[in-house]
Amino acid sequence: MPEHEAILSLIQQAGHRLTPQRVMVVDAIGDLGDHVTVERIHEHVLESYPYMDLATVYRTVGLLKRLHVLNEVMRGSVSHYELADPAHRHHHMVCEHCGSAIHLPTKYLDALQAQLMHDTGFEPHMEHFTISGLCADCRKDTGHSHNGRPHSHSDANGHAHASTAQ
Amino acid sequence: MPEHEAILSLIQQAGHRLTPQRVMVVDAIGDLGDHVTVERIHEHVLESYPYMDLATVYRTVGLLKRLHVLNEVMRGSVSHYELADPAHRHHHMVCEHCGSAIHLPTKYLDALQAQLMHDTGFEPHMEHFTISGLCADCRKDTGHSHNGRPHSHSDANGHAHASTAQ
DNA sequence: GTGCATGCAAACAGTTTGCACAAGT
DNA sequence: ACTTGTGCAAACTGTTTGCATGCAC
Repeated sequence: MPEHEAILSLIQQAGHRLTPQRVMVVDAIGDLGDHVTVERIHEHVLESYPYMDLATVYRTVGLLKRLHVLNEVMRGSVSHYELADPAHRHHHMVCEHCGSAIHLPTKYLDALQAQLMHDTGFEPHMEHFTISGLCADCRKDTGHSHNGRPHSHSDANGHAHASTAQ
Repeated sequence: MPEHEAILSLIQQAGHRLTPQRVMVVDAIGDLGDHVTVERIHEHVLESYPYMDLATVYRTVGLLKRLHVLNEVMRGSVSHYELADPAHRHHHMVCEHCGSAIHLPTKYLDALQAQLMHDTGFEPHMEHFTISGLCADCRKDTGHSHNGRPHSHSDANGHAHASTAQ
């Protein structure tokens, strides 16, 4: 799905320049899939273009964020990014042990969001948020204690999408 | 409520030493109330004991976290801490504009927590999490857009995270 | 040609760590 | 006394910024 094209022209339409670096960052995000860090994008681009600067990746990611092309998902102290594709909205659960990220269908939080807004007047921005805890596997390993050592099933760079369809 | 005493003896019972610095940190957290940062604790203690070191505060806060006396509440890239008083469990909503934190009764998330655990096997640790968004006041000001400038009602020292990088 | 974007290096904030000395037990 | 905790400074990580050159428009 070449929504890359759409992103690239969006950059221009917003009055920004279409530089090779920006194209490479957009490509890298497409290649790497969800939950990318700036560092991973940088490494990936370096393979084909050894002069890519980290600061440029930060600036480009910042631009894409402002254009609402990327969502920033804070995981601990590191920002992760993903395409803000409105067709595949979801939330995240991240295992504190193995670090795997599980996608959560929006249905789980839609009601809460509406209720909060109604009861408190606070408008929650659920895109940016992550539930941390223990995934089923790590919970088994550790006997629901807070100790033990991390697994790495689908971690590393794989994804552990929740089976529940949206 | 001098649960200070309880905390102090807990430190000892856990085999750690009861130093003046540790007492001062515990006191400071009691004085300052919820959502304290390490920096604020440090400043506060400095007023009465000018030799207090930031690193010592970090180490003490780390200890208290390990003893489950404190909860760490990540707000953006800065850790905030609060007493892990089981009698007053709650969640947080933080306004992206004015930085004010709103406490949310656990009832809003209890059902969700149980449902998630049942459906996905994932055990959510809700203590650590924060819903970000716009508070009612800032929403009025900004006409539910994502722009406009921060208020500062309840914000202690006005951290408004402008993050405007070109 | 004009001005935004890049590369590089340095600055930055928050947090952690190595080490010698001080102090709680 | 023995060992943990402290103070100080330096390292570290993730991120941002100032500045001169370079390139998209």
